[in-house]
Amino acid sequence: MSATEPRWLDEEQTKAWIALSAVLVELPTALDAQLQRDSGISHVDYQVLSWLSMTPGRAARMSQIAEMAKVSLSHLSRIAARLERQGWLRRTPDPHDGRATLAVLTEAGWDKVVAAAPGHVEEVQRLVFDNLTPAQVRQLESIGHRVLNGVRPGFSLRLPTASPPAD
Amino acid sequence: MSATEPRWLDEEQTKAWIALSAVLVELPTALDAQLQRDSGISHVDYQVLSWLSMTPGRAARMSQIAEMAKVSLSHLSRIAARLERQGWLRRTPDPHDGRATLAVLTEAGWDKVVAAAPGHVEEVQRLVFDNLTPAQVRQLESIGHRVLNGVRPGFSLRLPTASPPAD
DNA sequence: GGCTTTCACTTGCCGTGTCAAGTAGTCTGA
DNA sequence: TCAGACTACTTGACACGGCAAGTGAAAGCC
Repeated sequence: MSATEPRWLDEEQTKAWIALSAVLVELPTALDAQLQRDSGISHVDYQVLSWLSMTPGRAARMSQIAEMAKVSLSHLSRIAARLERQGWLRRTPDPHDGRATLAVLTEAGWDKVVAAAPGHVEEVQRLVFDNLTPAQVRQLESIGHRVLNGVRPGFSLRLPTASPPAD
Repeated sequence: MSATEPRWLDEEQTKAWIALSAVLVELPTALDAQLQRDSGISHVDYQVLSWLSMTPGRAARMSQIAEMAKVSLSHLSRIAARLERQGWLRRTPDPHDGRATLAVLTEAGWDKVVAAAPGHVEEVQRLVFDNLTPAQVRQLESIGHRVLNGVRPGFSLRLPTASPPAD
């Protein structure tokens, strides 16, 4: 917003930025592609199913799911409609609050996550961690947190998308 | 693909993965939001204009632009139609090859990039580099390259989106 | 020179996501 | 106790991007 000369990136920053930009494009694409190919499911859909599978009772309110998956409530409503159509999820009004609706993972939904999870984690390992040293993994975490702090000063991290379905 | 126990993430990996996942979601969103807010333009659109502004003659073939911006040709066709509607770009058949069409940045398009660039770089600095030490910038570059190598073994990096428009 | 193939886009159709408006249930204060 | 505000979604209209089919120009082939 200042009227002075913009702070252009220096050479080191430029190289890092090019690499980061490419990762920002390629990694989500690749992850999406694996899930689509091996399980016929999008990454967002997987995330919702996966998170629900790790939740006590395998159920949660729509707004709670939307927050953890970082999607708008209206978006989640469409996602839930899709998952419901596939038989992986059921929506019922919350008995404790008539305004809220609970999304419940069905047995078929549970099976879907259990089937999809190993392939997904394997892909994460292959694309990311197999190429990094243990030191770099720690560096990545630190860098990630610092960037997040820049993006969202009061940030809260959501659950991983590549954890084993807990029972 | 193996029938054995999947390689679940260990604790360090999990922490790094959570941070990385969050960056993958939040950073593009934030960058898009800044451009939309301050210049009323999407990130892809900006990327195309920006890259064109750094190109000799401020013109290029559609397929060339599509490759650098990592978008499909059909997608670029829509983007170009949008930019043309705004008067920032003009499409003309390539005199050397009747099949190809050249996208040329107009004067208004050039002005648009020049106006948008400083704010965009400033946002990149603020969100990313202001939070990193010089050592972390170098680590980020190295990590980025290694991950890219996992995602796309024969990877080629495109130009930065946050460089000064060259004349 | 004609015929087929390939290339460089463009376009129609469709699924996904966004924004704004709508609906229904719950709370709050006078 | 009931009008108004608020909460928790849902839905309609629309923009965007993907895929496959279409179009027109160049290249190869004989």
